[in-house]
Amino acid sequence: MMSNDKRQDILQATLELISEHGFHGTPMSLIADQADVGAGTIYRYFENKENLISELFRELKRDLSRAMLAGFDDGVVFVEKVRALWLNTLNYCIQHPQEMLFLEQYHSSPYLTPETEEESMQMLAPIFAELQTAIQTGMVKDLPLEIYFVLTYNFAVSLAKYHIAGKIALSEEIKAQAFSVVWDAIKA
Amino acid sequence: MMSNDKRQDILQATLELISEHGFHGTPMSLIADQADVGAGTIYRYFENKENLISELFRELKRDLSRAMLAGFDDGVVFVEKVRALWLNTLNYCIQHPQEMLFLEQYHSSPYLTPETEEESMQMLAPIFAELQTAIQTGMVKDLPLEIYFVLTYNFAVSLAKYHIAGKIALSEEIKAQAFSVVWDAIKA
Amino acid sequence: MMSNDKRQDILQATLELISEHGFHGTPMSLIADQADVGAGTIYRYFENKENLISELFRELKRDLSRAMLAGFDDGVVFVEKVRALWLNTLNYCIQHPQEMLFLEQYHSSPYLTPETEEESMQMLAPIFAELQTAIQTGMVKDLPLEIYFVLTYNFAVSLAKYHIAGKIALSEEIKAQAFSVVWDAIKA
Amino acid sequence: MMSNDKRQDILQATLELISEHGFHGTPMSLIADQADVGAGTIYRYFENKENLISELFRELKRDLSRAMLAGFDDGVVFVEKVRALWLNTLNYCIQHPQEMLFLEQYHSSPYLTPETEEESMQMLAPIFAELQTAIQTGMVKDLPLEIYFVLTYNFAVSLAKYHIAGKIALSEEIKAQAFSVVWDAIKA
DNA sequence: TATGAATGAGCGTTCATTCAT
DNA sequence: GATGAATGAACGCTCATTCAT
Repeated sequence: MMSNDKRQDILQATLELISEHGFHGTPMSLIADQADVGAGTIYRYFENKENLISELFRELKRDLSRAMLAGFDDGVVFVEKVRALWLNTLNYCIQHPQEMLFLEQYHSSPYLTPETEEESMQMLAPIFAELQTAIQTGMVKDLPLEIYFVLTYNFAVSLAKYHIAGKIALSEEIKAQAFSVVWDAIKA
Repeated sequence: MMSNDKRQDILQATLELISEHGFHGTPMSLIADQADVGAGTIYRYFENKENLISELFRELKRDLSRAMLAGFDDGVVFVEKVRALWLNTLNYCIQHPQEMLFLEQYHSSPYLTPETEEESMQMLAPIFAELQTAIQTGMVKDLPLEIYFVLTYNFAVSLAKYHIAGKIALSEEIKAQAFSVVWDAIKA
Repeated sequence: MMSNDKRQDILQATLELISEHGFHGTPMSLIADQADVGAGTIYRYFENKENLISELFRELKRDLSRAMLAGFDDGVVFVEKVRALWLNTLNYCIQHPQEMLFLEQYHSSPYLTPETEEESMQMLAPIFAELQTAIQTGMVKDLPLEIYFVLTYNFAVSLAKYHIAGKIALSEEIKAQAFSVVWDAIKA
Repeated sequence: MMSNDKRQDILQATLELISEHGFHGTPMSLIADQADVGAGTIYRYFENKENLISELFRELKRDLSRAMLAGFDDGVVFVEKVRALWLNTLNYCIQHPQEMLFLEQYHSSPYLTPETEEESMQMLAPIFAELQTAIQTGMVKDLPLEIYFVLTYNFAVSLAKYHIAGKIALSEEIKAQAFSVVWDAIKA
């Protein structure tokens, strides 16, 4: 049976190298070295470089989605759900800078296909469902869902980037302030 | 006399190809073809590929900054200034999709140096100055400037992306709605 | 296990081509063809073209030094040692014209660094030691060692060149005569 | 009428650059810069790069030959003629290091054709004629002329190289000693 | 199953040469 | 005559991928 250890080693090495040096600054041979694996071995687990990268994207997107949704279903009032969601996102990015940098790079690259994007959006379906309800009950403004997405996801990611780059220090207090900005933006 | 025609042709070709195929999907030879120029000619105008790309970035960033700031100084009330700024940004992105895609790609690539980023921020200095005043006079929340930047620039760019991808249709009405979201977010 | 076959094939091809066409008349692609090896394979064995060439220089210089010193330590009278040394040098050059042409080309090229030159001189240390003694015992003239070097090494190489070019025929008799010239030059 | 000034400027620039950086480290564009001449202008005076270089070789070889032969015909005893010849050669090389380095480089490169070599030998015909006489009158050994050439020309050049490289200091005394070596070598 | 030596297409770049001005 | 912008063939080199072991 094919162990998943090597597969994971390869994905991990890919993440580390690409988040630092970019897709094209990261040759397969270096990934193999870093994963402590033969160069040919990568091709037993992944079709080619593009496939390896898109697999990694999918895994990370799934991790991120899970982190975002943590505690989302524990029945609470809507604003608290949104707060949890938003802080989950922000904290995941802060705590996983390599993952975030990789995801961002992938997002603004020609690698991203509409299918892959669609797929990653599906994972957040529960959020959109809840949001629809909130719109209908008049709790939040009646806006296209994408606008909500940008206001929460992209805003959190961007803040995390500035934090990691050392340009702003995201204390818990500032995080709370930042969330109140988000809520002011979307509340009805 | 050295005409700037070829230089502009090369920059234009670079923009078109990279916005579609990415930095590394765009060989110099293809740029030369598209610009209708010999391969070696590029090197009379640009030191190397990296320099060509960063030169293009600078030019586009300058164009974008100008577009953003159009009408900014025509003394009006603060909210109108912000509205103009935000709509300028959004409209520039919608009307210049290639430019926007290129800029976004460059931003999340290892090409971007702190110096280049700093330089492009300098062009927006008038905005930040005005913003400081608005914070001090209590018109808007007291937040780190980066947060404002993300809420306006990144938000506009992201909306434009969705628009271009055909996922939302940014009518003037939706644009206005979207701006009211921005304003709700930042107003005191 | 990494066989040395390909490495040797590459060095041999390099020798053949460069001795005939010079460093710059010999593209890496041609070396690869001649060695029956892929173009990229060369770079598994040598860092780059310069390194390949200097590696070849070192190997040939070592071969030459060994050939020169053959029988040098078989205790004989000094004049016989010098004769053996000189004829060894001459015969090596005659029998290895490609090697000699390559070495000569390298010597008068900007490739040669002081370090490499020093290193190749070290291999001939036994000769210089013996020579010092001969000077001190008054067997030969008291001259800078470089003069001895030129009178023997360079003289032999130059004769070999004329021989190979077909301008003089170095019979054993002529060789003997030529050596007597050398000896007359240096003897006290 | 085509002035010779530019032609000389080009040759001079070529000499300076090639003696330092070698044939292939010296692009035509650099020669043009150094000569303060347009790149295309070179081609009004020389067919191509190879032709430029071989023209330079010819000119320098002629200069050297003249220098070598200075005072050769002022009837003196044979040994004095040889001494003058040899010291002329040595001094020319010491005083014209760039010229010497260029000539040496050319000599051991694939540029040198048998015709060019033959031609440069012709300039030294007076020496060979005199030498023939000296051999017949028993003043010097009966050796192939090439051997004489190597013993004088190559020996002088090599000494000059060591001198220029700072490895030996050729005082007038050492020069005299060195010549006595030469004479011992060839005298009958 | 795992390897890594070997491959060669394709890259960025240089530079001898041309030719419109 | 003189120029230098333009050219494109040819270079050195990289790296995703294959395949014999």
